[in-house]
Amino acid sequence: MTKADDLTQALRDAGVRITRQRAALLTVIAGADDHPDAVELHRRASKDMPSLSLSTVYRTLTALEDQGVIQRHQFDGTPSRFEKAEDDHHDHMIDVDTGEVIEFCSDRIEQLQTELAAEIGYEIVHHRMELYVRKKDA
Amino acid sequence: MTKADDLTQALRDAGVRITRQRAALLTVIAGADDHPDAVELHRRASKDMPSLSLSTVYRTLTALEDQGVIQRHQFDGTPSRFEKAEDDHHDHMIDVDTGEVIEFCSDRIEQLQTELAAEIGYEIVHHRMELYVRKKDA
DNA sequence: TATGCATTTGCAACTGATTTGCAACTTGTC
DNA sequence: GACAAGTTGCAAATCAGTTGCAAATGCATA
Repeated sequence: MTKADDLTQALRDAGVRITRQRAALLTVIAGADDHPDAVELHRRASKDMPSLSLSTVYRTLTALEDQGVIQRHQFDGTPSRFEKAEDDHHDHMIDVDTGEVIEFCSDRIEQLQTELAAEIGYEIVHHRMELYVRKKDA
Repeated sequence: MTKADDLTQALRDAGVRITRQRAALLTVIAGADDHPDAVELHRRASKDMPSLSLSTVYRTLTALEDQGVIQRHQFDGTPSRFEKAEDDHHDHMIDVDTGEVIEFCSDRIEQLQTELAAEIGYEIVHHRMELYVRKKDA
């Protein structure tokens, strides 16, 4: 069973109709190991589904995001980029010189964030943390 | 000497012309202790400068940002918000229901971030941390 | 305190990303 | 297979911000 099948099943279980266009998009997303934006996903999925419209891509991406199947990343100024939701949450360090992205996660920081919010009566819905870093001189 | 005067002088020193519209905008920014977006700033500054156009606000905000006089924050899904550049660093919690922005700072988290980066041979140039929060049921 | 011209302005039209109204068309169910 | 409800493609709308242009203005200099 492929990754796309997993996603398809998860959606069907959630009562989301699997149309041909959604199936095509799911296949593309499941097979992507980068972070394409809506236009790029449309371009890729169009190979299998030439009539697929960009608005359907947007609508489907929103639906998939609502289902927690994919994640939307909004990096500064650029269009939203998507990736399939991983089980593990992670944040990003961005090497300002090379542009390289390093994933990391700190339970301790997450805990502190939760505490800070709780202190003033809030709970965290989601968060975004980006560290812009530079390689230290050896 | 007011805060606005400080800003005005800093800009003049940097060779930026102080027009009446820029002066009006600077006064508003200097007097704001929240995080208004361009439209809101335009609304406020329009009281003193009814003819002020929104495009001038956008152009001026870009100029002020280039001069390091103000900071632009791009929170998820909302228009850019601005605040005068403070000496002290802080992060933001955004109430997802009201859009309210709460400033906070955690030395402990900053320290952990620095350690995490250092562990893999990096130093932090700058970072961004946003907590999207919701008021807890009392 | 007047002069000149580069900068800045207001307007309107434009952009890029995303959303929406609507009639036609599928999907999943019975 | 038939039907109701969910989805689609298209075009037009929206939203945030940018830009071209001619007229207006700041400010360095005389």
